[in-house]
Amino acid sequence: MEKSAINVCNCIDCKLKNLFFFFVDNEELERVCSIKVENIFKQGDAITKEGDTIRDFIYLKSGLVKLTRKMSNGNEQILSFGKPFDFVSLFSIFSSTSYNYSVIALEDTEICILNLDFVKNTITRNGKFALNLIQKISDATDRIILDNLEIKRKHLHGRVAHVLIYFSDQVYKSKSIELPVSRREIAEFIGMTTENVIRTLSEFKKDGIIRTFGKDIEIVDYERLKAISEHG
Amino acid sequence: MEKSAINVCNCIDCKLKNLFFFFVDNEELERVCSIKVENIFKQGDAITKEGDTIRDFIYLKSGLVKLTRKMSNGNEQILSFGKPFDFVSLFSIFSSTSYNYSVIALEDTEICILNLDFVKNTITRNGKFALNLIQKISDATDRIILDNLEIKRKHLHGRVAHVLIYFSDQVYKSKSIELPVSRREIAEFIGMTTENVIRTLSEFKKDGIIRTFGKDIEIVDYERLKAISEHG
DNA sequence: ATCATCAGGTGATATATATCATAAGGGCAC
DNA sequence: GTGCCCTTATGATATATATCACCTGATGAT
Repeated sequence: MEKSAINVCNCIDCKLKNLFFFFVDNEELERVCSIKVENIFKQGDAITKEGDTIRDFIYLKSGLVKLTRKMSNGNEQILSFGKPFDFVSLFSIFSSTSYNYSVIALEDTEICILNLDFVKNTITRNGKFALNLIQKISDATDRIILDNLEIKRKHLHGRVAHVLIYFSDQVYKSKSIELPVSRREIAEFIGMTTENVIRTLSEFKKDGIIRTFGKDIEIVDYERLKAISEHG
Repeated sequence: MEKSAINVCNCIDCKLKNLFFFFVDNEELERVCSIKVENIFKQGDAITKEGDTIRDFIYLKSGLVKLTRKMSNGNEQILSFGKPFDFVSLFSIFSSTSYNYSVIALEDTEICILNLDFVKNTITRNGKFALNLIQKISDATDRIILDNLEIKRKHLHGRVAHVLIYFSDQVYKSKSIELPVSRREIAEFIGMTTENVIRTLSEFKKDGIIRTFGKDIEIVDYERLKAISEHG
């Protein structure tokens, strides 16, 4: 359970302090602490919605989210997944007035919210904070762009393998994972149809590369899956 | 011809001054001016190479570039095209030590180079400059990400139409354009084969949507091309 | 309990795209 | 000039992927 006592700044112990507020002195941190709002979203909840006015700077403390965008035909596209220490309030917030995408919790997700104007103000007052923030934004967007390029160059099988390896390596750091997404969501991310994602997983299973029990997936032959992801 | 007299700061008249150095006072601008290096690259020249150590902050004054990345099989992928007022030194420079991509001039291209450490230093000293820079980076990366998503959801014909409309609307602002890229480069950008790009252009021509003479392309039926880009 | 809805799953078939072959023309080295 | 490489171009065919149809089982509403 989180400590929620009034007048005690829990930011000091926050793991994310070092990420974003490394260059902020104690006085400033107190201000951050009094202004910040923490919030918990249940699986499936929308943290931000496409089209909403951007007022906040948001980052993940725990959980997992997807960034989605609605296409003109009503279908959804998933831009990327986000885990703690990734940014959530990414690109748009400093250049747009409304969100270009929605952020949806895939697991119960704990976030910390700061007023965007306050963050902008902090940037103008604290150059070290600004530089650090630029580096974090830069890193996060860079990974999204490169990841999408990787996916673009791969075929169906490679794309599905890529996603499995992402969740195994980057998110859960385990060969046995409980997929936080449906087959359909994988399809929305890699730009293929749900049926083909299902079929591919079935083939991986038949070939002894993975074991599946619904959303529970165990990667049996990691090297082979990796090879398929690289190109196969 | 550019004025190149010594001891005269030509940054004051630079159109890009308002973009990046709006919040920089005259004294600071003199420093920028004495440090900056201007350079012209001929069509086909590499401005930065994938793998090179990042030392500079670069932006376009005129011309056009492509951002490319080499795949493991030796083929190239094009991330995006860049024109003046777009950033060139994008994401990686603040978070990586070496470039994840190459920047190649597609036309004769004039750039302005600032030492990256100097820019970082300016960020820490000048918060307004920092905030403005964040907004510009944010805007540029946002457009790359959203553009790649757009392409991902489209089929071959829509993708080719998308590229034609991009060059017509965004770059040359004319229905008659001289394509700055080969059919192969279009293919590398949209993730399809060269043959299919050629075939698609031939079909557009046969259907009276465009007229082509090699790289010279005239968009005859803009509305139809737009519709194909949206989805057809 | 019944019905609707949705995720997972599989097969048959249609369609989109890649691959391979071939060719004409331009540019460039020698 | 000749030969070579590259771009544009087109056709035939192979392959990858989408679409459609259908099924199961779980869940949730009434």
